[in-house]
Amino acid sequence: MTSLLLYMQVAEALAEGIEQGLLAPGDRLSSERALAEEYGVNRRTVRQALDVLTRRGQVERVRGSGTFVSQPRLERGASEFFHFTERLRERGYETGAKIMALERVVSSRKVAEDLDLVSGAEILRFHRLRTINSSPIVIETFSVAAVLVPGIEDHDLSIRSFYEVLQTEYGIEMERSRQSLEAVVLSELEAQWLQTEPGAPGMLERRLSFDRDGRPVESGTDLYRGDRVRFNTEAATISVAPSL
Amino acid sequence: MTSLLLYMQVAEALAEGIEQGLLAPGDRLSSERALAEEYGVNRRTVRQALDVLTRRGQVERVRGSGTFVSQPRLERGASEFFHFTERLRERGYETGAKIMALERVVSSRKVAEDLDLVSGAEILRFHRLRTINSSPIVIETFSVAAVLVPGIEDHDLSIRSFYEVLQTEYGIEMERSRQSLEAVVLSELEAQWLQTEPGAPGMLERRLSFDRDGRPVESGTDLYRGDRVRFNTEAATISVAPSL
DNA sequence: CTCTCCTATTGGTACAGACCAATTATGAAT
DNA sequence: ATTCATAATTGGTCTGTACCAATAGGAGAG
Repeated sequence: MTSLLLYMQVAEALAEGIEQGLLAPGDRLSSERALAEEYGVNRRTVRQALDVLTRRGQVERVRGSGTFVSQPRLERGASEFFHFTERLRERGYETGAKIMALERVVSSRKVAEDLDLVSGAEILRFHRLRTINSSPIVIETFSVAAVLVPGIEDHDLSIRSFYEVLQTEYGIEMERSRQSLEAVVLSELEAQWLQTEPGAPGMLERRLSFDRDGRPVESGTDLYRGDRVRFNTEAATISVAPSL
Repeated sequence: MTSLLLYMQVAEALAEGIEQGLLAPGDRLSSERALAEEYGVNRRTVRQALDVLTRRGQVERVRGSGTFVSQPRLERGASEFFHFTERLRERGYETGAKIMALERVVSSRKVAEDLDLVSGAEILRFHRLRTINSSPIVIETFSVAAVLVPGIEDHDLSIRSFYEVLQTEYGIEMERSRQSLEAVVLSELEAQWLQTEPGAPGMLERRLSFDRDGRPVESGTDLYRGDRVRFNTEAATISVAPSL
């Protein structure tokens, strides 16, 4: 059904071109000014149409360069938590990681609660940016009590898994993780790190991870570009009961 | 860190007012025109700020009425698939459902493949809108081969669970479901049904459900207002291996 | 007290211009 | 062929106006 709204008509016309393969991933669209002329509408109207496509993850805009058709989404099992980047590497993607920040802070009440720490305990919090084929895809944050990991700064967490370091260097074997997943919009700084725009969609996964003894050891988040990743899960039912 | 962008400054100022409790869920913000005057900026700039807050799920705009602080998000286990609305009812929410459409169509290649049907098989596809406290929250779509469910139109699926009907009326006991989860933006029609705006964030869950014999029986989607629902999951690890 | 109609207010669409910031292309000099 | 500076092109921000569509409020009539 054709929209009555001009900007949606433009958006759908462009989307159709992409979906029909007239434009392939990586191709550049005509400029905003050219599209405005081509469709006989205002540049603002074109920008609004492109806003929609951008949020759908169908196109990406680069200031000074242009608007490009997006690469297909990556897929991640919702519980495929510890080995996501390995799986991608196995599939031929080039993965990278960069430690953006390392903070040593006094734990907030929330984190102390989560990690079963005394109030005021010292926390190490890492921020790591992961890339796929040189494109930033996820900002990882992980926090751990400093007393558990003396000297961890000396290990290169841009090339080693945090959990592997916990295991081999500190004898801490992670076993379970509890997560939540929600759609969010990226802040300005997050958007900058992920090379997208403020307000772009993100998928925020919060997690609390436990070792073999059931002790909470790590609290953290993964913030994905929402237009780049799709999550999968498989659930088993126990019984079917009336729901309404 | 304060943004340099005017519209982000306005957005953050408003967000702070909400987060500090100066405005409670359900409260109405000043009008766009009043905010423009108050902050000394253009109305367009205020609208851009409110765009950000709307996509974050912090506010909701109603044409002709105003802009309101949103209610807190509902939470749903990622695998809490069959009993979500029951859980909400148990927690005191008033839930509702409305059949928006029932289509009898020839199956597409994709659906035929998914459901293990011969090409051209007849499919029944239901569209149901679920509400929480009278607010639309999710658009459910479920498809099933017509031959499996003769006369199903006579059952009121706005008050009965689809799976319960399958079980009690047709002896089909659902047991497993495979799902994917992704951030999307709502189309115009979807936004209309969910009483939000085109381009608003959505969480799209696609699923394929199997009966006890492992036969695919139902294919469908749940499209949530992305600003209203957070998903939870808990995953168990098997081993920790180097990831990079 | 209720209903209807009209006006005002609200958010939404579309247009238009000016300017900024980032990137790319081009031409000249070496 | 390379490098550097400048101009052009690109998307992004901010302003402003006009009008549309939906809702709310108020006044008057019954």
